[in-house]
Amino acid sequence: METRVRFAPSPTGQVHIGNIRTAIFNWLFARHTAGKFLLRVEDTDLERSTREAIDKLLECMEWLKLDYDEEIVYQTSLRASHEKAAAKMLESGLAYKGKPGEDGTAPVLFRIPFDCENLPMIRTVGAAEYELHPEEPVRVAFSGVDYATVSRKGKPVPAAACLAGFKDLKIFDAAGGEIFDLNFAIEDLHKGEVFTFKDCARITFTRREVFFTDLIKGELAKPLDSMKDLVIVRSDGSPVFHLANVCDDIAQRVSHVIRGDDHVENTYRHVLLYNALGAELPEFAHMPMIVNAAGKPYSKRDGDAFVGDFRAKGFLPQALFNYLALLGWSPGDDREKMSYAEMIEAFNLERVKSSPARFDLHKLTNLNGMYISEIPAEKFAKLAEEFIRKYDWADAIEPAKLEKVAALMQSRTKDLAGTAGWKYFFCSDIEYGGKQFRKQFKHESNRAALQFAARKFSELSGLSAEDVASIVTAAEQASGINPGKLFPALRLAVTGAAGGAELDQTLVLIGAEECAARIENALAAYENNEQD
RNA sequence: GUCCCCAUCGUCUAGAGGCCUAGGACACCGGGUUUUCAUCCCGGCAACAGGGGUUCGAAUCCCCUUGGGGAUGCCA
Repeated sequence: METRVRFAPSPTGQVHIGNIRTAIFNWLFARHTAGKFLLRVEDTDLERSTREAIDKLLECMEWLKLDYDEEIVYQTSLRASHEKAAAKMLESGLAYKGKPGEDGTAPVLFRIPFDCENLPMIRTVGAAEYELHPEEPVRVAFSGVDYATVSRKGKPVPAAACLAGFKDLKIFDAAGGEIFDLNFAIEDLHKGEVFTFKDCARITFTRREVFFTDLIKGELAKPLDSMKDLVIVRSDGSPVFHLANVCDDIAQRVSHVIRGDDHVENTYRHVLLYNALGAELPEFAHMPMIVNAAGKPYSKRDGDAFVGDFRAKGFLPQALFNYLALLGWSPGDDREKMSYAEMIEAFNLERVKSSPARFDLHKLTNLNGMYISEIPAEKFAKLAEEFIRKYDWADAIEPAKLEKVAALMQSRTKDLAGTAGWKYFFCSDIEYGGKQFRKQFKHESNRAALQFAARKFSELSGLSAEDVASIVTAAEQASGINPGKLFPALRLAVTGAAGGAELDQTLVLIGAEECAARIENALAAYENNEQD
């Protein structure tokens, strides 16, 4: 059977790396299995969903080369089918109307079926019992059981769960006398009767649980007595996420639901919904969450977790894709830098980890540097130019020179935002100062050597790497400086930076006349600072 | 509180009972190349959360504890 997976984001803001990583895993799985990767925009939250967010989402996916199959499905357009499903469930008794609110409208609740014994996703665990708090009443109704257990400190701990969680329920008083037996009250309960008991000491029941096998986490189970019937249609008539999501997955014939860990709890209820809707269960795979550098879930404060931000900071889509794919998954060998084709070939859900992964900017940056280093030179120059166009000194760039600068800087560029530091190649307004500057300029011999070099530069019209070497050597000898010691000072004088590319080539690109002028400026700046 | 899930170097991970003296990558530290900077090369530091079992043998299986996360919405 063809695998069909979907990415189902809600367009309520920026695209988060956690979201896009879900898309990446779905996409890799679809491509690996030669199946379909569907995009469903869950835009039912009308107040928060915006066209702008949808566009941004599409842009991110395109940037990362996450191509989808078939038409985009907008969930709002499917609302009628959700309503129909709810109506049908209501009619067949699988759902019921909840308690009306003040305005008289009532939500529709999906009822976890009481007679679920033979359902494939339900199994009996065994006898269970709770000590009850004597002061709190027990309430048994069609919609569920309300009770209160006793905390360690003797206080009541209120609890409520669906009726299906309490098969063979019996309630006992302090003397041990049985005061209620559910098996004799089912019919009354169906008629709407509600039983309330005081002075209860203990309940016993047969525990049953929902279970399913997760492709990543293995078998997962949850007792029914810890679950409640869930609202599937709000009082205002709008279907909730759970219903819409399951209906659409059925309608789109989704074979594998691959989503974040935070949906595990939902899945226990969703498998029951699938059953109620008469549909086959898909496979489920819950992938671990991505947490921030502090190990905490991303919050609004971690503003740097949006895909768009990484793009703006000069990360390459291949690098971000590759890095994100490696968060929670590995090919099983030592490969890390992998092409899309390699990842598709190697990807499988069995190798996805089940523990959360921390986002490490260092590693992403390193990976990005590797990708940058292998871009063809002309293409790199173009990419760099796109970035520089955004800076306020964009007017200063000369295409031919930029190409040379790019070639010189490519091997040491880890992200394209680093092009901001290329300004000194094009603009002469260097800011002098800082610890390094003072350290280098405080030696009179250094200043003398620089003065010497400035004069030599000014005498030249063209400049070659050899010229630079001979000027440096001559200046060092003239001032009695050890070979190589002038380089840091000279670099600071001409570029204002402590680091950079090979100095001779850097100076050649800047030009002899400009070098001479900048050295003079640097020396003047130092003198001025000294007088202050 | 209750329920569900998770746990290997600082980080991402390899590890399916003996191939583990626990491997790789990033980060960090040191060295080499470079008359300067970076790339690059070589080396180093560094982990099975704790405690019980099971077994001839446990990072791997079971239990408990601890720690972390999620759920507990008429959000998605």
